[in-house]
Amino acid sequence: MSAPAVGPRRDGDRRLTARGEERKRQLKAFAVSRFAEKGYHPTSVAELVAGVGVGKGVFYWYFETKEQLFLELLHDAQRDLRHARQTAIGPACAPVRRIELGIRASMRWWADHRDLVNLFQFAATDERFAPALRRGQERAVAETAGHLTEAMAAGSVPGGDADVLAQAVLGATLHLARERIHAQGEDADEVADAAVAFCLGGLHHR
Amino acid sequence: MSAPAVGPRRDGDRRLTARGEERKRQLKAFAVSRFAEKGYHPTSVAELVAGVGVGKGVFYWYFETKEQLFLELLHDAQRDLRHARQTAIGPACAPVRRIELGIRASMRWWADHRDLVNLFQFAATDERFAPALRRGQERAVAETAGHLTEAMAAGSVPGGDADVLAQAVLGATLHLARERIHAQGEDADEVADAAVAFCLGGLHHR
Amino acid sequence: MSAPAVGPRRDGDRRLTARGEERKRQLKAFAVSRFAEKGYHPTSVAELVAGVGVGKGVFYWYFETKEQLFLELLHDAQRDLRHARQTAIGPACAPVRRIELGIRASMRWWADHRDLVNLFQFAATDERFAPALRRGQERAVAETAGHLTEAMAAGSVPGGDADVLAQAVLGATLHLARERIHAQGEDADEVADAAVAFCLGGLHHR
Amino acid sequence: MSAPAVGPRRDGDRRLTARGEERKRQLKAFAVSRFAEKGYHPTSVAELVAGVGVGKGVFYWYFETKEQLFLELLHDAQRDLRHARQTAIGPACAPVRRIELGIRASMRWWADHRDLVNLFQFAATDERFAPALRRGQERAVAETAGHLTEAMAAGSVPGGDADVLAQAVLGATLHLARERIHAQGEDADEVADAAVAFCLGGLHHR
DNA sequence: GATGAATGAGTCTTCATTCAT
DNA sequence: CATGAATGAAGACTCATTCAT
Repeated sequence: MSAPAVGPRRDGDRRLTARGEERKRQLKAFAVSRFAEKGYHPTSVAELVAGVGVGKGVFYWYFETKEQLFLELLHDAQRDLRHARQTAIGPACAPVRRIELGIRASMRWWADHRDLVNLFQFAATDERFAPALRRGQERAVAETAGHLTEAMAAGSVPGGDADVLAQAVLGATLHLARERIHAQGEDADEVADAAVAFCLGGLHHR
Repeated sequence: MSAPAVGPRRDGDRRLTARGEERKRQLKAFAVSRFAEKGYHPTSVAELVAGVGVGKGVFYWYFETKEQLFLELLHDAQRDLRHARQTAIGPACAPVRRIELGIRASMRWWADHRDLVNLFQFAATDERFAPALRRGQERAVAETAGHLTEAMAAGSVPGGDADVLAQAVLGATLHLARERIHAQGEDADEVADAAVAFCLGGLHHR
Repeated sequence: MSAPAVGPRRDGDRRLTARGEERKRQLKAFAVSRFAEKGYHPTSVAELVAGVGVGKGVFYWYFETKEQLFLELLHDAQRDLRHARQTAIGPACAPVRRIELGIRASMRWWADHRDLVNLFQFAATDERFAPALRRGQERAVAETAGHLTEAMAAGSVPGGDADVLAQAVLGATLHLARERIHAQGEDADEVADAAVAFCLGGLHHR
Repeated sequence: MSAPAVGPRRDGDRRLTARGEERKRQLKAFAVSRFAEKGYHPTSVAELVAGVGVGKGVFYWYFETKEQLFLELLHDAQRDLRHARQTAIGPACAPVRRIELGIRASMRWWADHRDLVNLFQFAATDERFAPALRRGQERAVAETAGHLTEAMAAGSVPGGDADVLAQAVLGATLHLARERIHAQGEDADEVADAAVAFCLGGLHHR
């Protein structure tokens, strides 16, 4: 009754040869840049394969659909951002310091991955991608909220709804990254300083 | 010198009959809900006219293209938001108070116009609409920055880059509206309280 | 959640103008001949619209999909055949005579609608169309079986499973139509005579 | 004069190793079931090799094209059916008895090879396969017609067009196999009894 | 022998837009 | 003003077939 899947993407991730792995990476990288520049819908699969210089079939060898490719891009990006943040925060230290490090790491990542930030923004507007995006964001918020809760318990910041505050921090920081770094071309570290000052101020004095 | 105009599109706003105005309003309202729900690209003109129960010709009588319709929606929304904010702030008073009133008014408007917020978000990701969106946002930021500058001059908040701070405020507030009001269904006024507390904290103590 | 249908095929059958009705008829007629000649799958929608000299969109104005077109063709043909048979049998008379008239009418229809017979044959081999075909065939068999049951009750033919016998009659007759009339080009009436003789013999003497 | 052959396709039947034979048998068996279930066109080569768990190259090692595979399937089936019929009829005996044995043997084979019957039916609708199918069917009809001619000469059945009658027998029997055995799941022997009774009745009394 | 990767023409379908009536 | 019909370029996706490794 159900057509047996065919092609390399049978189970979770078909084993690909080195050449295959490379092709897939090429396609993804090009797709990210195109999606960011022209948008998801206006970018056709034909354009993607042409940009990489391969036949149309190649795309469907590596990805089930254009939609799946986008989801994969989304997941990869979220994993990478999470990793960057966690690496930056490193071993335990004061919770407020961890929040600061998180803000700075995120800002740096966003500065370095302007295209992916654009992808996130689009994903938020499409009912097919919004859930995946939200899940990733919830994780990020939960992490920050965790640090905040610790800080509140330790008395270093006044009590409050940790989740709401974490989201305020995320919103302020991401918006600054987009508007000041991407759009205005300002220096990432300076913007990060301002973001940290603003957010920590907001957290400490309410 | 001028031959009698033909067709309604062409100049800014052809004079429309009352019935015409109503039709146009219907189309716009329906388009907003569809664009918000399914996205701009996945929503077809055919769907819009079917939803309003008119023929395709009607659409092209009132709008030059689907793109123009979206731009018109965008402008209307920005004008309306601006108006809501200005009305709420009203006559002169302390600059920090004006900022607070602006935050509350924006939050209320965003809470009441979930669909339009979605439109804004999409507009940011499409190269054809991003410029228009940006212009509107710059105006909003400039207003807040103006109040901030006044506040700094008056010494009620420490000095700093008013533009960056205004954008941090906008980012935090808008993000909270989306995540706490739209997504979580929280009470707009409570979220507004939290946003105001966070932002004023961020502005005062750095 | 469900995209609102668009275009003319909303409910059962959109009201079409005379011109529209004519276009649809053209497309169907051409499709029947192509499907019969080349088969359903090897015939592309592009070929159909080119054959009628219209743009590709026209096809989808009148039919939801290629599959729906085929089903419509199937239903039309079955209705037409049923009508031809019922007209030929006319008012009540001896049940065996009615069976004979049914055989002759079917044979005549099949002789005149070679393409449609081909469609039926293909429909039987595709899981999407077989059910529809079967339903129509069951009706035809049930009619003949009804006459047969009457004949058995009246003692004009020996008893037996009326359904099986009706199907034997259908099978023999249809096969003869295909092989002798369509393939060999024999005269329809002569083949009908042979079919009637064979079938009535088979029904009377067991 | 002849250079050493390269590749296995080319002449009728390259000699295959035991493993090769087995592989080919597997592919054919799987193809039969798929073609029968989903149809020839909707079944892709990719699906076939995936189902057998081999790479695509294997398919083209054993078969020139998908079309050739189908033809091979068709020929095999026709040969097998012919063989079954001839074996069942066995040594000379009364011609009418031979016809009966032929009907029973065919019915049994059809009952046991539902998938292949489906293949036959599809083959009839495709211009590329119909000729091959027809040739096989003509042989079967000719055999039955031969017995019939003998019977007519011996006076055991009234004279008539032996070919037409043989085809009526084939049509009735095959149709019963499909409708009563395959579709309704009736017992093959019972259906065979009914078919024999009907057909012999039809042959004897006209 | 066998495989995974590649090809690219071809398939069905959609959709913004136009226009005769 | 309004409609239904038409257009045709463009889109996502498929698939028989080939071939380097």
